[in-house]
Amino acid sequence: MITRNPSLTEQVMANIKERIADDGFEDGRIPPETELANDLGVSRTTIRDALSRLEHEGRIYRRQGAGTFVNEQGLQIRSRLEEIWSYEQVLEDHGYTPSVRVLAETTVTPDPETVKALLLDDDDTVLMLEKLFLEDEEPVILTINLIPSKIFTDTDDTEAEMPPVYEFLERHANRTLSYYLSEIIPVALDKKLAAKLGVAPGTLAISFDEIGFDQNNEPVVRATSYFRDDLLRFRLMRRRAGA
Amino acid sequence: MITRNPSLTEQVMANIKERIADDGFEDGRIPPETELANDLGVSRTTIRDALSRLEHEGRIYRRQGAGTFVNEQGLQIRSRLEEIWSYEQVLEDHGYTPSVRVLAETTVTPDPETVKALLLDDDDTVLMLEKLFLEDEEPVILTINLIPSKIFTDTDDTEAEMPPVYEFLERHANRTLSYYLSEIIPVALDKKLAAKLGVAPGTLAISFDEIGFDQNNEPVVRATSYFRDDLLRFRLMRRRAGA
DNA sequence: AAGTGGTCTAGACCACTAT
DNA sequence: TAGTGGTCTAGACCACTTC
Repeated sequence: MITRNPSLTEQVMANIKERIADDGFEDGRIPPETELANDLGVSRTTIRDALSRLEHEGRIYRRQGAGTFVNEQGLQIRSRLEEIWSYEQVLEDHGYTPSVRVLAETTVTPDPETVKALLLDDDDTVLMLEKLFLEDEEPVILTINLIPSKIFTDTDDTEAEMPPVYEFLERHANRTLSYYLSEIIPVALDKKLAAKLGVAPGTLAISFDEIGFDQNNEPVVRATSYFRDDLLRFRLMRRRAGA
Repeated sequence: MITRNPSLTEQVMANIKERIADDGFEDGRIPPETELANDLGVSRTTIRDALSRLEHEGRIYRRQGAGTFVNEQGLQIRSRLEEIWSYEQVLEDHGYTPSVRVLAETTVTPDPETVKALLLDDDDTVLMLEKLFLEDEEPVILTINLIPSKIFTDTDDTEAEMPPVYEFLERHANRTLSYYLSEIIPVALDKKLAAKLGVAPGTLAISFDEIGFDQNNEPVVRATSYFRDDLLRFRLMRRRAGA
């Protein structure tokens, strides 16, 4: 039941992205907003919507009075940390062709911290989903997801392919993942984790501890993830707040 | 030469933020957009602008057809990683009253990586600015800034107080810092760094390696920063791209 | 002075939620 | 079915850059 004819704004974004990729703008200069509006047959407001979002994505920059330009610097970023939505996608952005291996899929009793984070009752259980993302048999990312058992709408959850968590939640719990609150933690991998990620114990890594919220702002998943620092570096764009 | 009468959108944002802080919305429900527009005497477009930005900041969330609500979860975040602009502010957000100590302020020959990052010529030098941010004599953040000597417009750069880098650049180089491209790296602090941060050698920390760009999208500063993981944790909000 | 992006308005219509 | 947020339009005026 996907209802999704792309909005005009999204079509404009796609159009401009293409022209950027094809190097279709002379000197990296993007035409004036009024010209784009005329050419594409939409209002200037719609054009500005699209440009604002492209600017926020780091693909262009604008200077009042001067013009709008392609941001060559921003194009360097492959995965913008704050816009990651699936690790498969992250690996693809890095030029990999990822595979996923499910290491565990069992129902367990949650630890106190998870109980608190997911607003569980004392006798609630959670589904633990441990997944390893690999590139050509080389482990890159390890994630452990904890999802309250009680939110599942079907009991038959055996799937041949394991989809990304947000898709899993839509299919089996009828929840739409809206955003994650994430904490970034530096760790030295212990024996077990190091073995799973195929590195020496004590290797440094970035770890995420995060909680995912659904469309009603209710916590639906707690995730812990570990990343091979030698294979995957996160980048982000820091801006002035409110800009 | 600050020209800054707050826009209507910003005034609306401030107004709603206040009412959120004062718990002035019953059941966390924010009035309909048309009502806000009437009450505040601005167009609905302006209201929507303000609400969009508040939503992006994680302070509210919206559900089509249902309404707009205060996001209690988002209020928990003290410093949103992607919106950090000065470390003084970060520490203040954490309830600290920070002080800054300048450890070094000298002109040096840059390493090859910095030359490349800042698009320097072979004989260019950079100003190295090493600063320590403390809370009550306890070191929390160490930053090393490298700024091309050639961009300074004045030679007299002795100041009693050391301002944040973006202010320093505005004053002495007439450049407006627009954004940083940052890379997040896990590190074990070596002897020297550990000593400066007042922890044991080998202590784990998050490190940023970043390049700051000005209003013309030219690189103007390279910064390396280290954070006491036991005193300061970075959080961020991850969303679906384009949302 | 001309041209660009930045802000704001007033209004139309659509998609979705609640009841 | 009424009410909410989501998208889009056409146009006005302002702030800034460029020449």
